[in-house]
Amino acid sequence: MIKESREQQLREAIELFFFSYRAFTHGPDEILAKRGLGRVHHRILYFVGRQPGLSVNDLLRVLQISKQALNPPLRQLLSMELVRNEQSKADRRVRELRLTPSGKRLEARLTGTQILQLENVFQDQGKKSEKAWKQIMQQLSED
Amino acid sequence: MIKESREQQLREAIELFFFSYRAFTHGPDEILAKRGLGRVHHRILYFVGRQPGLSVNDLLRVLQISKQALNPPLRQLLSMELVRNEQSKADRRVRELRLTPSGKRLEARLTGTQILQLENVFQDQGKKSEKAWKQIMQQLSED
DNA sequence: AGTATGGGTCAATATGGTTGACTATAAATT
DNA sequence: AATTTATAGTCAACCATATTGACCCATACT
Repeated sequence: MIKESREQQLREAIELFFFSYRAFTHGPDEILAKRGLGRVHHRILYFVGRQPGLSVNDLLRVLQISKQALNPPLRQLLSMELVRNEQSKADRRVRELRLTPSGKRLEARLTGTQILQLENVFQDQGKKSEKAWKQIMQQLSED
Repeated sequence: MIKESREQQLREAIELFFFSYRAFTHGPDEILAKRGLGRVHHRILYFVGRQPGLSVNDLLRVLQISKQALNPPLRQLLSMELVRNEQSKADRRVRELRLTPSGKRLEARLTGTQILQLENVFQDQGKKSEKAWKQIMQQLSED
């Protein structure tokens, strides 16, 4: 059992998680909305940028959505020439995804708002707090 | 400008935020899915439980969705008798929302998974880390 | 040759959100 | 007392995002 007073502290944390995540996604969401894109587009751009040459299957595993759900936004990014799609030499079934120069620019803009937010907070709260935050988030991710 | 190496550290943080939030909402989502409910239902139950007597307008402000989007899930919770809806004595236009006993039980189950996750992490990482995490999340929320 | 894998697409369906328009009721203002 | 504003609720049209199931094609593996 968890004590009443302790529960209140944990409920505070739940709310902070909710509100901070919303604030964290707000910047990119606004930029995306102007171009008729959504959060999935950002995620694609983000992970393709992070790991150039990523396969479609890899991307599906990271995003944990069905390939039918991935297909439309991915096709859109391909036709907008923000993402490139090349046959892998090693295994010609596999498509290696990469950002184009303009894809890189958009990704940088989108992720830039989040990088700024984090840089500000970590600067204010200090290196030790940053470490503590990351360790907590790391452990939560593993659940 | 942000240095290349610093940017990598911040991108790590972005990913941790993404993955941990997904892990954090996974528990309640599973329980909800079994009853044909969604994340909004949890949010309603959560905030009504947190602030009994909350008005519909208050709820809209917290959730930041349109009243048309709130209406269906709220009606569902009312008809399932998980939430009660009483005219306020002070201002009879206002409906005061409260959880019923079974609403409280469901809310406790849903939020319980998150409380456990947080309690485990905070226990492992210590009180100082918990404070640091909360301060960072607080500052992020204010953006 | 036969099976498994990676990728793509279609259809049907569900959910969750939007905006706009409108109603009913109650409170506040003039 | 009449008008305006505020709270709540509902209908309709629309759109985005997701699901599952059924297929297909090309390539690789056994």
